[in-house]
Order: sequence, then structure tokens, then C-alpha cells
Amino acid sequence: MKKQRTDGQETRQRLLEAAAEVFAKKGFWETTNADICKRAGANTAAVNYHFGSKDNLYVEAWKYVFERSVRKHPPDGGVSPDAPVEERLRGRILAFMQRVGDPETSDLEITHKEMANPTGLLTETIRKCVKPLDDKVSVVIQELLGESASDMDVQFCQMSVLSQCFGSMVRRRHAKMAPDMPGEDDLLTNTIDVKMIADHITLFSLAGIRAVRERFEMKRQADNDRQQE
Amino acid sequence: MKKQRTDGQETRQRLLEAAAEVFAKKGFWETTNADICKRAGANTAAVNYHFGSKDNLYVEAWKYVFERSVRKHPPDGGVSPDAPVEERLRGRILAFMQRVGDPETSDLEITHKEMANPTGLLTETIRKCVKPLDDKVSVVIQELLGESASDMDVQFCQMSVLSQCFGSMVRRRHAKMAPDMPGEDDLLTNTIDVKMIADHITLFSLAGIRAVRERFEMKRQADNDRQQE
Amino acid sequence: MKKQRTDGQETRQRLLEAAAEVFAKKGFWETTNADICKRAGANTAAVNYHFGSKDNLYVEAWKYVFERSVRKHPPDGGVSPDAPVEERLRGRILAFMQRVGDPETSDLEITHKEMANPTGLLTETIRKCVKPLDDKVSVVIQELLGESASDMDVQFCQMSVLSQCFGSMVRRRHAKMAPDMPGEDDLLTNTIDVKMIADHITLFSLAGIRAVRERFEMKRQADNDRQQE
Amino acid sequence: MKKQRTDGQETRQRLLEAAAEVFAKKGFWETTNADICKRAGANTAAVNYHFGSKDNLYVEAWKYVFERSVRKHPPDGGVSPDAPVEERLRGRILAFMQRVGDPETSDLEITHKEMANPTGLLTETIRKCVKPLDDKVSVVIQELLGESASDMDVQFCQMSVLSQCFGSMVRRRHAKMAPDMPGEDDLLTNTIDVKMIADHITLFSLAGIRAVRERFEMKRQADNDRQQE
DNA sequence: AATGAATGAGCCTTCATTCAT
DNA sequence: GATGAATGAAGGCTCATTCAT
Repeated sequence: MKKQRTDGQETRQRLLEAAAEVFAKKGFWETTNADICKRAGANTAAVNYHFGSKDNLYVEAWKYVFERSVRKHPPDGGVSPDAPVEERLRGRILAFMQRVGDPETSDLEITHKEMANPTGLLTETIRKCVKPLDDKVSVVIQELLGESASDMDVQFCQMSVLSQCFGSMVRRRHAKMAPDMPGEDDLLTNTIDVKMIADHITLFSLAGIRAVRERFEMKRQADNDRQQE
Repeated sequence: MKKQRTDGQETRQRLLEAAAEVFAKKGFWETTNADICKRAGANTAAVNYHFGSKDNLYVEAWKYVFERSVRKHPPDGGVSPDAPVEERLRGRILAFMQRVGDPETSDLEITHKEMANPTGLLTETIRKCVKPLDDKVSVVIQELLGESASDMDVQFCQMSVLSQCFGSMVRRRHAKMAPDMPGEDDLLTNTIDVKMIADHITLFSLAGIRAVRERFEMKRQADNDRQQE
Repeated sequence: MKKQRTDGQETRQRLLEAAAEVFAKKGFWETTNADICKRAGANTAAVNYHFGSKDNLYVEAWKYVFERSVRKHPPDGGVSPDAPVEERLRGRILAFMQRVGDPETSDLEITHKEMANPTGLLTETIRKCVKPLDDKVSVVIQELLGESASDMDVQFCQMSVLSQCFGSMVRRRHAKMAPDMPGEDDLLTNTIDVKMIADHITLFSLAGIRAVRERFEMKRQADNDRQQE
Repeated sequence: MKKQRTDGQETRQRLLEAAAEVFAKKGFWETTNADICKRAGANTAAVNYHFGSKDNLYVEAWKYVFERSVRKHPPDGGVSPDAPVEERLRGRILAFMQRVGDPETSDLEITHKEMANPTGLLTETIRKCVKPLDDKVSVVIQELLGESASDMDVQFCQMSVLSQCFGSMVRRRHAKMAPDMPGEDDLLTNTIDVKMIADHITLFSLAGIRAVRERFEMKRQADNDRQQE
């Protein structure tokens, strides 16, 4: 028997998955089309046949895994919109971490690589897909800070929250890939339960946000007092 | 006359600086020896002549700019070891941000790229150089949490602090490089004053750390009460 | 319903016409099967299915357009065989130019390309088809030069006539395709009327042929005189 | 011994000559860099090292052989500017034919291929180099036609002359390359002496030009007569 | 009869590295 | 000590052709 005749979409899909894995592991430049095709069990020309170019496959592969991971882990973390705002923040944080922590997706690696070392191919796509999710977090933070919070305070707090989410997961993945570090005792790695990290970040951040709120309210009060005199 | 007789170390130095800049901008794989040599005004063979290989130059260049930036911006932020622990945390945070925010150094870019997309050449070196600094932060955090804090709490808090530092500066750099994003209004970029970001992170983190401390103290109290019964 | 049931020859014909156009525009090597098939609204495999190979289609397409153009523009230019020999030459010249000047045929382009850059696929076919026409011109020229003309004189004059015909039309086509040449004022292009060019070539050539005849007659006379002595 | 160290221009020159030969024989598209490099005794990467790209080498090679051939065969054919106008035309014609007939140059082949099948890389260069030479011919023809000749008459006659030159040489080269044509008896090939062809074209063309002149003078006379009435 | 998914061979180009000078 | 000419290995991409359907 020579070959199974597929419906033509099967190979395409295998290429997408293979590409995501290899790109995640090696990054765009160190990855060769041959790498991907071999893993997908396809010919070297398959990339160009199905996607036109390596560049394009890169974008398609990212979109593919990103969208799949978002479908699998809804960004609200399953928390009802009617829940207390603190719970909604916890939901968002946990959802993010479960999504990027899912060993089946290579979402985070590619994104991280691309942010650090932009090829210019993916930057725009990432922003378009990720920004809406980040904005949702901003809304929650705005609610926590109160209406009178300045834009800057909201953005700073958003940065604080997202940086912790991103940073912790990057560190976790990184440690997992090189678990043989001598004298390395990174609890973030051993802590398999993502939920614990999410809880920490939530606790830490709620306190941080409250502190920011108190500061500007205090400052505003002081301003008012001065004006009243 | 053919050429100025340099002492032979000058070219070497120019190569280091050129390499750091180009590696920072393009990353290891997109950078070619020719790029570096042209910028350094040196011959194509100069890299291999002076450093043996591109790989080695990569490592040497990183060490060069890292050590220079550390000398320029002492990691304690100029805060005396006798100062209150909160101030020492603020000093550490500010020092980090001033160091990586220094436009003369390309420290952060290379490190970020390398962390996201390890070439395997630099990872070890970075860890060896950066870990001591991170450990110093851990010590401060340990002090803030109290002696009875668990290792995990310390590590979690350290992650929270460092992630914010790293994340905010990455975002800042990134936004600076592409300031023409449509509808982009990133205050982290416009905020030229690194000190404001450092202040925010300090405020946010001190509150976060305190919350973590309160939680485990409360839990311990509860445990004690239960045992006393 | 999937598709109009064509009689299977329709696709073949569409391929021939598409091929002729594309080959004429891009030449054999820059033309891809995909180009042709897309233009013909056919499948990628259609070329090999209908013609066995790209090579063969190339030959078939040329024959197709050549024969069609010859049918459309009879090579005698509509001049009766009984007409004066000068008129018969004018007829031949005009017929050639009308044939290759016909915007519906891509005869000339392919032939020109093939003559300049023989693929080896078409040379023989072209010669077989074109030679008889050229020979007819030779006959007329022989008649103009008289029976005592040498083969060489006939061939030289034939070359002179055909070169003008070919050269003028090539130049005309070429100028038509790039009419935006700066400071280009080629009257051969603007002169839409092919007949004027044909008239010029006829006038020019009749005079040339007569001059050749006079020369060898004069020479022969001199030879005779010398022999008679 | 490993290798002769050349001054770096030697290889470059060998590449130029090899390129001209191969491009002349096979045309741009059928020629591969490997072909050229093998013939030049250089590495596959040599083309890109010395010329940046195949495209660029193509242009450089053409310029190289064109300029060399023009230097070797001055376009006036060695005829003094004070010589009779007929002789100057003969000189131009002969010079052209000697130049492109020189077996050491591959000028004509490349030019012909490029005219028939423009790559778009060379067209402009050719025009810039060749046009001045063609213009010189126009000047001579203008002188032969007299001052009152129209632009169109000049251009038509120029076309007639140049087409014969070009056409005869193309046919000659072509026949030389395939001398085994069955039943082929092309005197243009066997006629090794280019001078005979040049003489024919000169004779033919001088008569043709005179005929053109007589026609428009006669026509003008007729117009004048009609006006006088 | 006709399709289109898939392939393999080959091309241009890049680039780190070497070597004679 | 330093150069730059030259190379070999490899990568992305194109395209005519094949084959199961």
C-alpha cells in the first residue's frame, strides 16, 4: 500500500500541531520546515503547499493553539459575572494560569518567545487576541480601585497582576524543562497545583490593589482638606 | 599609511559593544557575524579571531554589559543596610529598574530573549550572575515575612516582586520601541520616570507581602488554638 | 450538481489558448503549469492529463495558434498568382505582418522567444511550419532577380526582406508593451497601420533587390567582355 | 598545496566570463549558479559572494562583454568621419557585424534572448548602451535621405538597416550552432566572411534608402505642382 | 474523465568558519 | 596580529509530476 488518501485537512492539521510544538520548543529561527514536516509525517514541501510559507504557518499555528486553549479554558475561570469582584479577579487569574499551564498547549512558549524576540510576524496577531482578555482584567481592577482611580493606577495594577501571572508560569515551565538544575529547589516547579499559585497571586494582588486605593484616597482627602482651609 | 595601530584590545572591545547592541536588537539567531563586524568596523573574520566563535562572543558580550551595568547601578539602590527593611526593598526594586532601564545597556533585552528562547549558551551564565541578586531580594522578603514564614511563601513573594519588576520593564521597553501602536495609550511608556514605577511596585508588594504574612499568622494562630483545646 | 459536463475537449482547447497567452508573455521557463491552469480554469493536473507534459503542451499550443493565424491570414496576402511579381511580394510581406500583428494571436512572441532561447522542443516544429512560407518568398525573389541569379544572392535578399518584416514587428510589439519609455518616440509603435510598414518594406526591398540584380548583371557583363576579348 | 591565493579580482573576472558564456548558451532561467561556478572553477556560493545575486551577475556579465566588444570593434568601422556618407554607412554596418560576429563575445546571444524574453533586469541597461549606437546610424541615414526627410522615413529606414544586421547575424549564429540541419543549405552560415554580408546589406540598403528618398521627393514635387496651379 | 493532495528534486541564497597571506 | 577571499553546509521555496480517488 502506498498511501492513505486523507481529506486534505488532516495533513494540514497535523502540520499545525507539529509546528506549534516545534516552534514552542525551538523558536522560529531555530526551527526548520524539515523539523516540522518530519514530525508531522509529511514531505518537506508540505509547509509551502499548505501554508504558502514558513512565516504563514507560524502565524496559523499560533492562532490554532491559542484559540483551542481559550475554548478549553474560558477566561472568566467559570466565575459568574454576579460573583463578588474579588472572586471574579481570582477567576481570571486562575483561568489564565490553567490555560497556559495546560501541558497540551504550547501557547505560552511561543508567545513568550515572540514577545522577547519579535519576528514581526506574530506581534500584531498576539496583541489582537490577547488584548481583549487583558482588558477584561482591567475592568475588574477598575472596579476594585473605585471609579475615582486614575488611568495610571489601573494600568499599574493591571501590570502588577499580569506580570505575576505571566512571570510565575514562565518560571514554572522553565523549571520543568530543566529539572536537573543543581541545588535548585524551586517550589514553583514542584508545586504542581496551579491553583495554589493563583491563590497566592490573588491574595497578594488584592492587598496590593487595596493599598493603591488607600494611597490615592488619602491623598485626595489631604487635597480636599487643604482646599477647604 | 594603512591603519591606525590599535593595541588590539580596542577592536575586541568594540566588538563586545557592537555584539551586545545587535544581539539585543535582533537576538542570537537573526544576528550575523557580519552585522556585528560591520557595526564594529572590523573584518568578517574578527569574531572568530578574537572570540573563537559566535557562540562565545555571545556569552562574553552578555557578561560584559551585565557587569558594567551592575557596577554603574549598585543593586542595593544606595540604601544603607541599616535602613528599615521597607526602604531596603524599595532600594532593591529601584536599583533593578534603573539598571535595566539604562538606555546605555542592553542587558534586559538579551536576558529576556535568552530566557524566552534559550540558546543553551547563556542560560547558565545568566543564572550564575543573576541568582545572587535575586537571593538578596529573598533575604529582604524573608525579613518582611518574619522568621516563621515558610520557604514557599518566601519564594512566592519573591516571584511576585521580581515578576513585576521584570514585566514592567519589558513592557516599557517594548512600548518604547513601537510607540506608534494605534490607539495605544500605555502609561508605562509615557511614564519616563522609572522611579514612579518602582514606587508603585514597592507599595503594591509591601501590601501583598503583609497580606501573605497575615494569612499564615492567622492560620498558625488557628492551629494553635485548636491544639490548645 | 457539481459541474457543467463539458465534452472534455473544451478544457483541452481552453488550455491551449491559455498556454499560448502565458507562454507568449512569460516564455517557457518563467511559465508554470499552475499559471496556465489557473487561467484556463482547470486543475493543476490538467496539463499532464491532457498533454502528458508541459513540454508537449508547449509544442501543441504553438502549433494551435500558428495554424489558426495562417488560416485567418492567407500568406499570399490575397494577391493573385497572376499579378505582377512586385505585387506578389507586397502581398507576401503584408500577409506576414498582418498575421503576426493580429492582436488575437501570440504567434510572434513565442516564435521570437524560441528563436532567441531555444528550448529544443519547438525549433524543429517552427522550422517545419515556417520554412515553406519563407520558401515562397524566395521564389518571388528569384523571379525578381532573374534566373541567372546565384543561390547566395537569393538567400541574401530573402534574409533582407524577412529580417525587416520580423524586426519591424518585434519592435512594434515591444514598444506597444512598454509605451511609457521616457523620451521614446518610436513611430513604429504609433503607426498603428501595419500597411504603411509593409509598404515601406516593399519599396525598400524592391529597390534593394534591383540593386543586387544590377550588380551581378554588371559583373557578368564585365566577365563576358573579358572572355570575348 | 591547497589553493592559490588570488588577488580576489581574478575569480571575479572568471565568473564574469563564465557567466556570459553560460547565459549566452542557456539564457537566464535555464542557467544555474552552479553551472557558472563550475565553469569558473569556483564554489557555489561564489556568485553571491562576488555579485550579491544571480540577477546582478547577469547584468554585470552583459555589461562586461558588451563593453569589451565595443572596445575591440569601434562602432564606426574605422571609417573616417570625413569619408563619403555611403562609406560611413558601410563602416557602421560592418562594425556591428564584426562586433557581434566575434566568436569571443557572447554579446548578441544574451541581448537577443533578453529582447525576446525580457527578465526585466537587463532591458534598461541594454537600451542605455545600445541606443547611442543606433542613433549614430540614424544620423547617417538622415544625411542620405536629405534634410527634408520626415522623422518617420528616417525611422523606417533605420529599422530596415538594423533589422538586416541583427537578423542576418542571428541567423548566422543560429545556423552555426546547429549545422546538422538536414537538407539545410544556408549560405549565411557557410559564408564565413562577415564582410560579404555587410556588403550585401550596404548595397541593398543604400538602394532602399534612395528609393525612399525618391518617393518623398516625387510626392513633394507633385504637391508643389498642384499648389502652383 | 478529471481532480487535488502530496511529493522529490533542485535552485538561490545565507552564513559561520577557514586559510593563505 | 589581522585580513578578506573563499567555502560547505543547510534552509526556504518552487514546480512539474504522480496517484488515489
